[in-house]
Amino acid sequence: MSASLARRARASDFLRDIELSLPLQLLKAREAAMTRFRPMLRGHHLTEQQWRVIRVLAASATLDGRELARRSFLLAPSLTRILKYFEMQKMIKRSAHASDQRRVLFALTAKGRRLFEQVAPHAEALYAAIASEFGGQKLETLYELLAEFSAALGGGEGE
Amino acid sequence: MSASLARRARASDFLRDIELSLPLQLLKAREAAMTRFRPMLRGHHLTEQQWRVIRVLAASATLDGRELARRSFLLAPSLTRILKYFEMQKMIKRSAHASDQRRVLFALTAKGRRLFEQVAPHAEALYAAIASEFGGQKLETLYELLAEFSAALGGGEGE
DNA sequence: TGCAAGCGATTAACATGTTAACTATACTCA
DNA sequence: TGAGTATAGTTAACATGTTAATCGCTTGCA
Repeated sequence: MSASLARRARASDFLRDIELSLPLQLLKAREAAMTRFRPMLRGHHLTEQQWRVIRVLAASATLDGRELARRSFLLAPSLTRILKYFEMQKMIKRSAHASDQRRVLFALTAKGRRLFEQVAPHAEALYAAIASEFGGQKLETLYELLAEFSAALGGGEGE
Repeated sequence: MSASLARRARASDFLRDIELSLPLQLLKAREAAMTRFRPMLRGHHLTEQQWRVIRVLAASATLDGRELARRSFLLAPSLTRILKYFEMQKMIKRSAHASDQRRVLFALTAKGRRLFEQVAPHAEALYAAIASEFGGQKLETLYELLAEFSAALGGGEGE
């Protein structure tokens, strides 16, 4: 009997963990936000990851693959596929690195920059709406906690 | 000249957005945590999502697909694939719903329960380590903010 | 009763996540 | 200088994410 009770108590603890598990809460919060962005991006035939690549390149002119992966927070294989697709769409062009033949440099084409300028205002508006609904102050606190958390666990190695 | 300056200023604003964008920060924090769990789970030949299914079933005995999807936060197609795999592995068994022929009920087999009991202590230890490193108080605050955020944006519909 | 609408589960198709292996280039130090 | 090591990028293989379509069952309602 007491063994059975102990097992039930343990199962209850695990249930609590499920509801509270941090990775799951982070996933839910992220999903709550992305639900707003995906329809807009889809209207421009973009996935969330593709949009991250466009944004990063729009802000930095020319980047090699390594920096592009770090700033867009994409793994190398995903980035390779996305860049291949965008090259086919003539949104991005690649060029050789002057001193290191291993590296490849990427930049937006004029067409790619136009895409960015079309989509950016919509993205900004959605961000503003979220900040307004959740509260700017709380959003700041959330940002800080998330940054601390990532730093404490050694999540974002670079920079 | 002034047009060029304006363009540079705008690019700088967008750069700030990239660094601060909430979905990206949530992704980074989640990745920081999952980096600790993945190697352990991989040692048991489990993915993160598969482990979520096992945990949910271990806590609830029998569930239909809809509830299982809601509690494990998986989309129906992913859940279908995972359940198919676990059935093949004899970790999960399915049965018919009494009054609704559309629904399918799922439960852990004895083998599946043994798997849960093998993995759970390791998962608990990793959670405890994270709480210890980041600080229990801050972790509580982070939980609350994330829950508020998901609620404010209407992320978690059910319950 | 019977049919239209809704729901649970699955399947399809394509994009990304994840790990491992591989190629080519660059570096290092004996 | 040259073998060993490290790095940038790609490819491969499998699992999941995402949307849309489908199929069978259920429910509401005329």
